[in-house]
Amino acid sequence: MQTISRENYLKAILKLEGRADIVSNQALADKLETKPASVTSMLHKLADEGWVKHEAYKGVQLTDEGKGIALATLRKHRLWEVFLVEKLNFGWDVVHQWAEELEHIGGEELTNRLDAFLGHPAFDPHGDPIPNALGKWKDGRNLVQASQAEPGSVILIKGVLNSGEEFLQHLNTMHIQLGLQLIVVQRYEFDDGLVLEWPDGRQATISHETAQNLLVEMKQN
Amino acid sequence: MQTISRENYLKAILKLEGRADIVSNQALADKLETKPASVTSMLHKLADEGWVKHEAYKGVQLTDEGKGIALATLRKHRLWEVFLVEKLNFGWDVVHQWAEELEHIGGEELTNRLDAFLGHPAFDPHGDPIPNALGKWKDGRNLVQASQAEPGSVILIKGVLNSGEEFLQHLNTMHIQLGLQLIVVQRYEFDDGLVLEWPDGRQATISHETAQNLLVEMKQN
DNA sequence: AAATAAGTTTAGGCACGTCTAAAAATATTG
DNA sequence: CAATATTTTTAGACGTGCCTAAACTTATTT
Repeated sequence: MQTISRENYLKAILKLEGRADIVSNQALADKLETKPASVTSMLHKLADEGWVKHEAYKGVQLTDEGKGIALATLRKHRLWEVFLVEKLNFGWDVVHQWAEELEHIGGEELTNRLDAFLGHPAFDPHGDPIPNALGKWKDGRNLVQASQAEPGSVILIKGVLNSGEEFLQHLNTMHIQLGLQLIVVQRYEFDDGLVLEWPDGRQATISHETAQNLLVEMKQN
Repeated sequence: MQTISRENYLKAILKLEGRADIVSNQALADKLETKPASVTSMLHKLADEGWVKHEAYKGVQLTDEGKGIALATLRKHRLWEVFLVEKLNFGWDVVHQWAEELEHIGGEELTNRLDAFLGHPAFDPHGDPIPNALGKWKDGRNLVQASQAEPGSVILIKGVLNSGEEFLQHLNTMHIQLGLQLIVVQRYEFDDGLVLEWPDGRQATISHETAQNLLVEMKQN
């Protein structure tokens, strides 16, 4: 039975599989803002459905079928985010929660029509790639964290590692948005803060933590 | 607590209040495809929230607050139907179920943006009026059931009284759609079937039941 | 008005997804 | 390697919304 909660678990497992080898119960509980006991309980159900492989005390893994559901959900989430930003003119900082609800609606047919309506976008408003109808995407970009950029280099903002409202609003405050090209002027040794220069010549400093959450393309300089 | 189920109950009560003086438990159970016992249980909860007035064995009535929630839900439902038909090019016969899910998402802000994006439509794809942000609508149309049209009159299709998939698909088969203008050629006394003439001169007969579910504007002839 | 029919409510259960507290297993540390 | 800490699991409970069966109220017949 494909419920909202189960889709959310599968999506969370998918994302966590990307980072760590094994997906721990704790990590899932954190990501889903629930308790480890609830996670265990749900993992049993997901395993019964054949969507995950779960060995007690050993961690979880998506099956092919589970991964398919997770990718379909992720696809819907990101397409709806594009809709909310491109068509309803919402800011990239506020669309996540609504997409979190919209992603559970309808099936392939609705999703494919939405995709076509939006012009088959490859990336969502946060720079995350959108899986196609088969769950695949090709990300030809070679992105690194802005924190790795050396003084003198030119960086092109392409994505974020944190789509939380607070972080995105901080970027708004700093006048940082996708597509923006910046020059790395200096790095402070003390705290790894980065001094950046905007196209208009203005300069400002971003913290190491902010820089770590910014995905950029390096332009040779 | 405003849950999906509760919004559905309020919406159902709103619709039933339009037709009958008192809204019976049974009618609600039928409309919501549930059992009378479940209805009783839910009505207690809705009464606790202050959204309905409910006297045991006497029927239900929406409070102002309950009506507001019901109208907001109806508004969202109809706006999403417009979106699905106008923007995603779905047929009017398939959009109801998706709108049933979409109507529970987001709040006023999202709804108002959607409304603006769609150009503040006054009617949904089935000809039903869409409440504005204040829950009001003005329907200057004076619609009657097609079954009341006399031979010789000209009718303009403006709405349906049944938005079910089967009925709408039957209309598709008969090439009947909103905005179409037809001439009532004849009424069969035996079963009240109506012979209609299409703009291209073709004629066909619709049953009394079909005619009863068609809302039309009478063009003087 | 009494008997029957129809509609409504209560009582008791169930599935889902969550929780807390306690037990069990695995990791880490001295 | 034994003791402690951490993580995971089980056990038992709760709220939501649904169900069936039985009791109760109101409406309709005769």
